[in-house]
Amino acid sequence: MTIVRLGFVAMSVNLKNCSPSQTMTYAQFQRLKDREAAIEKLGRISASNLENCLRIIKHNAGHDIQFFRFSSKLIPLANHPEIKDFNYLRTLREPLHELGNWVSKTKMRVDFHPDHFVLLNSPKPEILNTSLRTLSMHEALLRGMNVPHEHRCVIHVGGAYNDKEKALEQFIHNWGFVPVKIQNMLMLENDDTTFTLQDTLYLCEKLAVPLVFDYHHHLANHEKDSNWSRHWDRVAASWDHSSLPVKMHISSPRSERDFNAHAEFVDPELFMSFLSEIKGSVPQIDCMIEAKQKDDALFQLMEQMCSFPEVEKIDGASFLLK
DNA sequence: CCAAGTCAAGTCAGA
DNA sequence: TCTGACTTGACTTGG
Repeated sequence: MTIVRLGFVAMSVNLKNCSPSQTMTYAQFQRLKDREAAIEKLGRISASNLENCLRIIKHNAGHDIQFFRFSSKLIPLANHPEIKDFNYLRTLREPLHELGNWVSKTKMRVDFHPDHFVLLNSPKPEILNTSLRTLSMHEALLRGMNVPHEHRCVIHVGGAYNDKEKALEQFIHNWGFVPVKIQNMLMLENDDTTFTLQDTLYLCEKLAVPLVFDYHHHLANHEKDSNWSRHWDRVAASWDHSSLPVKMHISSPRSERDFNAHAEFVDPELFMSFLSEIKGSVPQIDCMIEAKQKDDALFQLMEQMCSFPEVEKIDGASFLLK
């Protein structure tokens, strides 16, 4: 028996005027003559993003959805090197607290997935530093919400830099410069062009980091004759020391031609074929749906899953695999 | 009012 | 060595 929970990413297509990712570019910021007013505006946009994020959390709770990925754009320009005087943690103390209270009250599993510019394996110190700044911002937001930081932030391995083996070793080298708190916050995901499941497992086992298996990425990028299920026990084992259930990503190719892009919805057959292979191997698995139609893709999959005989609905977006 | 263009970041393929 | 595609949603600008 395995419990399966579904989650979705960042925003709801059902809630109107509810973007958690409103923004201000640095170019816009600079155009404002009054710096103090510009920083106040950053605060107002951030507060509105957090308020909208809270609306989404409540919407989730109302639909028994217990898994959600925060937008990484909650705080515009949060780690811009020229705007160090924007003390967003202090400015947003209250709304962060409230958001965190609701997360804890609704027992929502929340995490982050910073964009692909966070590159811990970069050979350039300045890019590593920028990446660490971005990760610190994510850690600070979790702290502001009183959400335990452990295993709340998933990233990719990074660039290949013309030599994949060397790039993997560079990751291990750079890991030594990553503060322990940030190390503990991270999970690693196999990607769709460079680092396969096996590459990522190598790092996860070496560095004791949980692996987030992306099934779609695996289909797009794997070794010859690679059968993911042969490695599944290792994936599950990477979560042995986590207080959180195993996490994975699911999405479907947009088309054969545009294989790596995410489709509007998730193909239930593809998803179920995955689930039947891992059934019983772990007590619980949380599946993050990465589809263009966000929560609507989740709602559709929820409906479709009920038609499979081995699936029993617990409530909302939680199921039992028999 | 809608469509097209811009913004941010780093990598990588191709010129 | 440089340029543009890649990706994403929000936002601005042009018609």
